[in-house]
Amino acid sequence: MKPETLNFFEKVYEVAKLIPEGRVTSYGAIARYLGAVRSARMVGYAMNGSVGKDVPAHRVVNRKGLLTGKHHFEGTNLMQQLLESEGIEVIDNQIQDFKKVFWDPSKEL
DNA sequence: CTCTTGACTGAGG
DNA sequence: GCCTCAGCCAAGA
Repeated sequence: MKPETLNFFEKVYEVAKLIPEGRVTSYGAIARYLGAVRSARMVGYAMNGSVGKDVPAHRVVNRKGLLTGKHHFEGTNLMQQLLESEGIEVIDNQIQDFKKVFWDPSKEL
């Protein structure tokens, strides 16, 4: 595929798929890694097509560690269930010990 | 081409 | 530390 094919969306998917299990990251972190700090919203927007792309969107939350995107999942607690399955403690849409499980691609990668 | 919307973030009170 | 306002960027109508 040509470079142009690697759109913002595609890059987001690639990074998202690199998120280690039991870890989470923020839209801003991914955006910054892609060199688009001001496009954090686009990251989430891109996740709309994450379904069917093998992208663990449930590991991507906003900077507060809040599951803001859970409404885009099927159930109301599916996202939380997935995270807890990976050893991430989530209470009321809020990731516990967010700083500990936070994974910054621009630093870890 | 213009306007609206959005899974965000940072700054200010 | 919480709430509110404004900015930025891309896609869809």
